[in-house]
Amino acid sequence: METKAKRILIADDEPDILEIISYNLIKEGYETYTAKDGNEAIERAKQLNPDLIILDIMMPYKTGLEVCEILRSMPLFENTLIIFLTALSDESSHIKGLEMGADDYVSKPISPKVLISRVNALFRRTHKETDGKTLKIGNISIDPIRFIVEINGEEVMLAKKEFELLYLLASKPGRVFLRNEILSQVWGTDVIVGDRTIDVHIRKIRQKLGIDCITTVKGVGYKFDL
Amino acid sequence: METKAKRILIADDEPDILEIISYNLIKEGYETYTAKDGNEAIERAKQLNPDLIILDIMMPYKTGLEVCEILRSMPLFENTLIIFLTALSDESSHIKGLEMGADDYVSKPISPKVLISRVNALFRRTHKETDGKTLKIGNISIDPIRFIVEINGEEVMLAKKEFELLYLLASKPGRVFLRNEILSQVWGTDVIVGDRTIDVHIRKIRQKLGIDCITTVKGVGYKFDL
DNA sequence: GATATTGATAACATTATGTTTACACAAATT
DNA sequence: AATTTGTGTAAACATAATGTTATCAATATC
Repeated sequence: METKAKRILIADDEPDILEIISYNLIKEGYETYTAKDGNEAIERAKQLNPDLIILDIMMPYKTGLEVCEILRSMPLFENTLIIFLTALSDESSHIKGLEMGADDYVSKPISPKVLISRVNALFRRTHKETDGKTLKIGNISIDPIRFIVEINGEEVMLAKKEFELLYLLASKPGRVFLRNEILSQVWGTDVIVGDRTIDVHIRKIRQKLGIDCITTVKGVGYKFDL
Repeated sequence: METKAKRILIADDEPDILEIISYNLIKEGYETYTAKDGNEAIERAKQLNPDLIILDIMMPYKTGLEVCEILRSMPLFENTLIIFLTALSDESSHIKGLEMGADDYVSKPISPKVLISRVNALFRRTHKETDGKTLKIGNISIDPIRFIVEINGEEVMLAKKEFELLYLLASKPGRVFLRNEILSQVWGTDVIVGDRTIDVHIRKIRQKLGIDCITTVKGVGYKFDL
């Protein structure tokens, strides 16, 4: 299911809270790091580039709001998820937090269960692939919503990687995709696979589709063409 | 739980308000869309056919009242819910708004809590009409009012979760639902369940229905298909 | 023709899903 | 209140599908 452990940075000045949160998140399979004040939070965020930052509002040196503002101004953290820990009553900083680009907030006193489910929900939300449109080239249609390729009305099911690969190539018909491009788009930048892997998938696609729509450009890459 | 997310269009010229309202409604499980003036509101309403439209009264190009009047004159929006955002003092436009066919109004400054409870209340009120359409696909009918699935006239009883899951998949036949989507739509965002739970329910549905109408798309999700 | 690159195939590894059982819990029944 | 029944979830394991690698043959390019 999981591709790789998400990294979570937790910033709070109370060691007990850090420990409880950290313990529970680790139990959920996350990787956690901690900071005990605003300055340390910024410093560690830069080092770690975490997927999610949990910020207490009331912290020494810099408040969570200030930390958030600073981080959000850096391109690196533009899309990093941020959750605030707020005192129950404090409605105003809650609104400020959202304006500042927080993704969620959790009221103190903290229930580990609630926090965890919020964290999971956030990751779920961002994972939601905003599927693309149905591609139609000639007599082929590639529909990422139904996950089906149709050739002259005949349905063909491809496996996930095969589909992703075909979808990429077909997204710009005629254009050659370098093997590197294919790797980073379909496999992601942090996955290492051997040279022959792409070929094998290409072969399976050709085989399943039955028609010749992928052209090899030797020494360069592949392109979709009819 | 939820059968499908309601679509809400929010029209206001203040980006901050759009964001806060949107954020809170999303957190409630709604799907939100925004418009920043009267003209855009009409345009997007036509595109989206939302379940509810939240209209600020004071907007550029067309006021909320004008937008409401225009929309209400179209058959498509005869029954669409409309909520006005009004300045607290402005009693007169409030009355006009109700005359014009608004379903509710909320005074500024807006408290997210209040707005959300009004929105929920409105949907509750209209719940039965909007929510429970009987789905009919081929020889299967899925009736959420009687909570019964019929296959060739033969009644099959499903448990609650099973029914909700089937109803979700069947609401968009052919479309693949990611496991994440299924989780948040059927279980809600605040619930943690194990990985195998969805499978187990799918299995029970398949077993009880006896026919093959749910297709697995490995690594992606499930879809309803005959 | 020599070299580099890709195609084909099968073996292998890895994942995702299917299946079953057990158990907690709530609702219904007695 | 006690019992039964049904539902939802977790855990453990089996299975099937997919993804990857290794190997060697085929092919283009120089």
